[in-house]
Amino acid sequence: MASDQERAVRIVAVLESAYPRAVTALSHRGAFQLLVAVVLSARTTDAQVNKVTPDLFRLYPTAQAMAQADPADLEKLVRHLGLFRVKARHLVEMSRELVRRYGGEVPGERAALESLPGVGHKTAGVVLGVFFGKPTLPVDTHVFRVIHRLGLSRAADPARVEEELCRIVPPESRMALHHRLIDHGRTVCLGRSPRCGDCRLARLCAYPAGNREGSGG
DNA sequence: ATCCCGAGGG
DNA sequence: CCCTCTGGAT
Repeated sequence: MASDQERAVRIVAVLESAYPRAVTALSHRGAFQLLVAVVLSARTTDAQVNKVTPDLFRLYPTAQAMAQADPADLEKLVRHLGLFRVKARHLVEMSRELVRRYGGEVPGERAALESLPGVGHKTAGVVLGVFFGKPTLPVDTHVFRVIHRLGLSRAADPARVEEELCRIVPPESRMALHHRLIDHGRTVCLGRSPRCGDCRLARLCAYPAGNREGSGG
């Protein structure tokens, strides 16, 4: 029988071909701009974020610049993203902290990142993984749901799921997998009515009707 | 209508 | 632990 590791390898491979450009969407910038982009991405899509970042980074390319911004001006730029008021405030406060405590540089340690206004576990994890090469596998609702359906973890605590996944998935695959699981969760492995018929992971999944044991599980 | 690629606050 | 903040996508 296939081990969890072997199953994970198969799943990663299928996801790679299904979502070829998963990680690169946010990775082509410096640490500060990446951090800002990830903060902005809450409750939205990369496409929406990518619409505003050119203007945003032209006006505020660095922490120093953004630290002096009027939050009201930032709000106008991120108007079309959800939570825009909160984000604008967080971005300015975050930048001020960056300047005040880290010389305007983005720290590469989890505790320091998470101490920043607006930066929590998920944001810190992505920055750590994409920019600093300390790959984690942040578990949000999508990742949680997909992983559970795939049967790669049964843990109820997301932190526990993350722990188990990191044991199974090699560091160099984690961030890509993170992003691809999210893409997959949003487009195919939907929460309410998953489109198992369109799912390329159906063969490897414990969830779809075709693979279900029915009784005697 | 529903849900959400989160984090802060009570 | 539960609520709130938000618009956009589905």
